[in-house]
Amino acid sequence: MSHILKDVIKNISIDCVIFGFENSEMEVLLVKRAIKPAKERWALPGGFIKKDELIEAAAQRILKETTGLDNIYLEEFKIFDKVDRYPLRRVFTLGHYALVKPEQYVLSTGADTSEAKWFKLDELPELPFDHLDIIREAMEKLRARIRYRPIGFELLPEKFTLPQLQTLYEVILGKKLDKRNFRKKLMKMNLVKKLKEKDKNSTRRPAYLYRFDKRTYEKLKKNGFNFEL
Amino acid sequence: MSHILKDVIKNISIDCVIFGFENSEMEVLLVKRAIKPAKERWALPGGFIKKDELIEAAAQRILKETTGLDNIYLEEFKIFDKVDRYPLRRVFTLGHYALVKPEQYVLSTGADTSEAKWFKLDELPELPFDHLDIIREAMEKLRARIRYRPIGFELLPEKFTLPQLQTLYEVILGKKLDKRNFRKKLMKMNLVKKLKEKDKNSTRRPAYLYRFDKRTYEKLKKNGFNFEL
DNA sequence: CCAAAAGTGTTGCAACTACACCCATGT
DNA sequence: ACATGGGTGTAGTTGCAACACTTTTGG
Repeated sequence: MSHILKDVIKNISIDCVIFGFENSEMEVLLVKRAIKPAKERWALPGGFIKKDELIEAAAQRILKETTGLDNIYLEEFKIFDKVDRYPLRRVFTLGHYALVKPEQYVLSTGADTSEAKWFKLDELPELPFDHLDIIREAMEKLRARIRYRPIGFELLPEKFTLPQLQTLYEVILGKKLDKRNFRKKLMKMNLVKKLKEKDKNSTRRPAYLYRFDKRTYEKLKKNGFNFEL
Repeated sequence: MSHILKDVIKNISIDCVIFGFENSEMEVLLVKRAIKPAKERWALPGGFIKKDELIEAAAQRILKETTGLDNIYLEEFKIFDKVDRYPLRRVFTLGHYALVKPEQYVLSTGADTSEAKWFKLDELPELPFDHLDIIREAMEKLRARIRYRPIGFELLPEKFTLPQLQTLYEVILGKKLDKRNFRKKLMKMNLVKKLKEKDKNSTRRPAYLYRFDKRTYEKLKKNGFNFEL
């Protein structure tokens, strides 16, 4: 949020829910606000749209300015319209979400933020405004989306194991999946390629590493599939 | 759109795409604008949100004020953000759509409109702003939605024949469906109940009349189903 | 009796679910 | 050697797609 409110539209803001996945847990990226209102509190990265800016561009700019994350694909998922959600005046906010690999980005801050940090989903601090609602709804959307679009590319390291991928699905869907059926379905769509290497870090029997097949991934992302589980 | 711009938020508007289904064709409800810009031209029913009004309430109010349609369930489907879509200033618009039975409503007009009229989808007049885009995208959403939520209740008369219902699906999906498979699937979900009466109006062999099972309908609407065809 | 649309079943194939044991490794 | 999580196959069931003929009515 630029603290110069000239040249922005004051009644519409953007908020970003950035999901990461680390140590089998979902994380969300928050920033410590350096400006009023809710100064010094942890909140979602957000800000206002410039008068001649498209929403998509604004979202990217704001995310970069507040957290340092650059060129992330953000998906708009809902407009939040509670009359008193923002204390100073009526502000609608466009909820966006994205998926990233936390270890792949260096966080930084801008004029409006003093810190950016990953929080585990179940260890969130108290959030101002309706930011908790926004996170909850983003999670809902993610859950719905995972059924018909592939995700994982954005959340897992380049090389990953099938147990890792399955855990990701289980965390997002909030339920256990059958190992064999999960693999069968996955294999049928040629989404992943098995590598010769095995995972060194494991403490027990090492799992084979896999890599997403970029072609198939992009195709499925466009056309969708049916991944009921 | 109230022509008094006090007490409304000037940067966000609402536009409504109201679909009807008559004589095996999809129709859209348009209004003739009585105010600038685009005065005297046919356009989507639309207007601005009041400062202390929720989006949903505003959409209903605006639709009523401009067309007379009251208490219609409107679904928000997309925000349109092109920088120059509105000539006077930057205005985002929230696209909404709804399904109604044309014969069930009496159209009227308000301060901002001089006429309201149904147009066949393939006989639309030239539309101002990005209203044609909005209609196209609404149709897209409708097509996507029909796969996992029941529709028909809102578009067909209380008693209808299965050929009618199938035609509705074919028009929305833009393709022919297999009669037997369509019926089989429909029957499996207990969505419709067969009546003893037959359709009198037909010129050839009369079809049985059916009625939606309201309970099942509401349940399926909430929980969704899978109606790939 | 003819034209036109309504109505009705079956079969093969593909996909989904449920389920239990052996294997590779580190300690 | 054992504990831990990784890896693999089958059988029964269900859902889906493809497909053609008979029935009812109005003219």
